[in-house]
Parts: sequence; structure tokens; C-alpha cells
Amino acid sequence: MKRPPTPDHLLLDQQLCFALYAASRSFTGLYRPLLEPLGLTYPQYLVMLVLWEQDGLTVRELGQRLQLDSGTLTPLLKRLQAAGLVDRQRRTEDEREVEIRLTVAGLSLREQASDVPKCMAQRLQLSHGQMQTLRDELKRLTRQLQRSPTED
Amino acid sequence: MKRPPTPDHLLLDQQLCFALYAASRSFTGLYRPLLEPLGLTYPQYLVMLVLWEQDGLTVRELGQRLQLDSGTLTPLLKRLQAAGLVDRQRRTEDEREVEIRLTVAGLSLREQASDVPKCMAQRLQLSHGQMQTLRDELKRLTRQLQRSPTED
DNA sequence: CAAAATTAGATTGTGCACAATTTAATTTTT
DNA sequence: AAAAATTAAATTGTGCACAATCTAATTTTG
Repeated sequence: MKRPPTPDHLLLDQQLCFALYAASRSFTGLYRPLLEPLGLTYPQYLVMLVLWEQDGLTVRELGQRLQLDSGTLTPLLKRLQAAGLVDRQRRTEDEREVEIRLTVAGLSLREQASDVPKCMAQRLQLSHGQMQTLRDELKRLTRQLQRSPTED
Repeated sequence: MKRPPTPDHLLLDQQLCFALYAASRSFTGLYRPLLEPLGLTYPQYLVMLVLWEQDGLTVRELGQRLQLDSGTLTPLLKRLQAAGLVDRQRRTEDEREVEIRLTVAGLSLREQASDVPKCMAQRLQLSHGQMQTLRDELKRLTRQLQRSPTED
């Protein structure tokens, strides 16, 4: 039985989405050995980056920053708490909210993490400018993708 | 207690990895409603793209193409089999290998899937050329990231 | 040829992602 | 103020990712 060849637009190598997906997973894989000594997974590292910038955020605020929902964050934060890096407690002003605060150990981990981005940058073989351009293109793309479908 | 501000290179918004990670997840999210009528998840769609290009690959070959290991592919392929889209059977030449073949239903799903990339392209607000450039930059980045650390 | 090494796939266990539902607290409406 | 609506987290369930281990088949070596 004869079968027409795959049209170009269905070829894997043509897909921007796959290029993104593959790049993102490769990146995560490269972070893994750097983060393992810190006892962090990659998503946990992202949460810590946010908290090092601004401590005492609620789960909701963390979620907004990272585009993750409570179904992802709640168990992740419990693991960070179990590791002694953060505390979680209900706000008294609004008991629906849970505030995440760095512990002393969580805060001091920032020193150790400080080398991680340098180590990665070195691995990338991209100039600071190239990295910046690519990053900004991706941010633009994400913004475009997140627009509601009825817009434009 | 005073605390020094986060150094620039640890800021979330500076991270290329986060830009990638966020873009990749946004992309997947946008595919979801398009793939749901086909009964496919996004990774399942990627597997189908590969099989539509070349049927009868082994798990290993699929894994090479998609950069996924058997721990991910085996259960995914079982779900595709349960959905009636592929068959799995041991090769007689080498019984270690499992060959994945499209069923008639799996093959004919390609027609329905044909609109998906068009639908996405329209959503992106990128010219074909821009998309191509970004895709190729990401492929280059992935290749760079996957080089063994001792190279260069 | 037999032992050792390699290879393919499956399995197990951990940790995301995310939809959907639930619970409890707060806000808005009537 | 009471009822209705909204909101924040947590919970439940499914499906990836991926490390580590296991089993069985094949290949390489001595």
C-alpha cells in the first residue's frame, strides 16, 4: 500500500516547539550536576532564585513569577521545607495565603549557588549579547503565546 | 539583619534557561487544546510525528530522535498502543529490540494532525523566516549543550 | 566455545506539570 | 448581616522525564 510522504510542516525537524522542548531539557540536564551538590532540582532552584530576590512571597506570588500553579508548587515547597531551606506559614492578615520565607540555611545557599550561572555561561559558547538577544526573543515568544486566543 | 541584594547573574529574569523553560511550557499549553481532539498529549504527538516520517522504528531509534529514554517511552508507547494508534512487537532478528508500527488508525490520524502546525504558526506572529532563525538558533544551542563537557 | 561485556527494553522510584476538585477564608451583593 | 461569589491552597489523578536497577538477548574475548 502506497503512502504519501509526510508534508514538510509535519516534519519533526521543522518544529519550533520541538527545538524549544529539546533545548529546555538539555539545559535542565546540564544544570543537574551543578545543582546536585546544593541538594536542589532545577525547578527548586528556580524557586530559590525568586526567593533570593524577594523573600516572604506567597505561593500565589511565586506561581505568578514562575507560571506554576499550586498543584506543582505545594509539594515542591514542602520538599524545600523538609530540606530545611524554607518555612511555610499562613498569613494572619489573610489566612488563605501561605507565606514562604527562607531559613538561614536557605539564604546562605545563595553563596554556593552564585557560581552556577557562571559555570553555565562558560558552557554556552555564547557572548553575553547573543545570550541576551536569544533570551529576549524567547520572552517575546512566550508573551505572544500567552495572549488570549481572541486577541489581535 | 542586613542582607546584600541578589547579584545580577542570579536574577530570574536574567536566566536564559528560565526563558526557555517558560517558552517551552507555554508552547505545550497552546498545543494542548489542539491535540486533545486527536486524543494525544504533546509528547505523544512528537512520537507520532516521528512515526509518520518513518514507520517501524525501534524504541531505541525513537529515543535517539526525541532524546528520550525507555523509561519515558515505554509507558508512553503502551498508552499509544492502548489507544489503538501503534503496535509493538519484538524483532525476530534481534529479540532485544521492539519495533513500533503505526496502525491504520495511527496512520490516518496524520490527516487530522495536518492542521495543527498551521494553527500554531498563525498564533505565533512570526514570519516563516523568523521562526526558522529562532528554531535554528535553538538547535545550535542544544548541540552546544549536548557536547561532552571535556570538549572544546 | 564459554565467560565476560555490552545492549535493548522494562521496571521502580522520585519529582515535576497541570487539570479538576475540595476546603476554607474573604469579599461582594442583596 | 446573610447568601452568593470569589479567592488561595491543598488534594487527587494522569502523564511525562529521568536516574537506577533488572532481565534477557547478543556480541566480544580469551
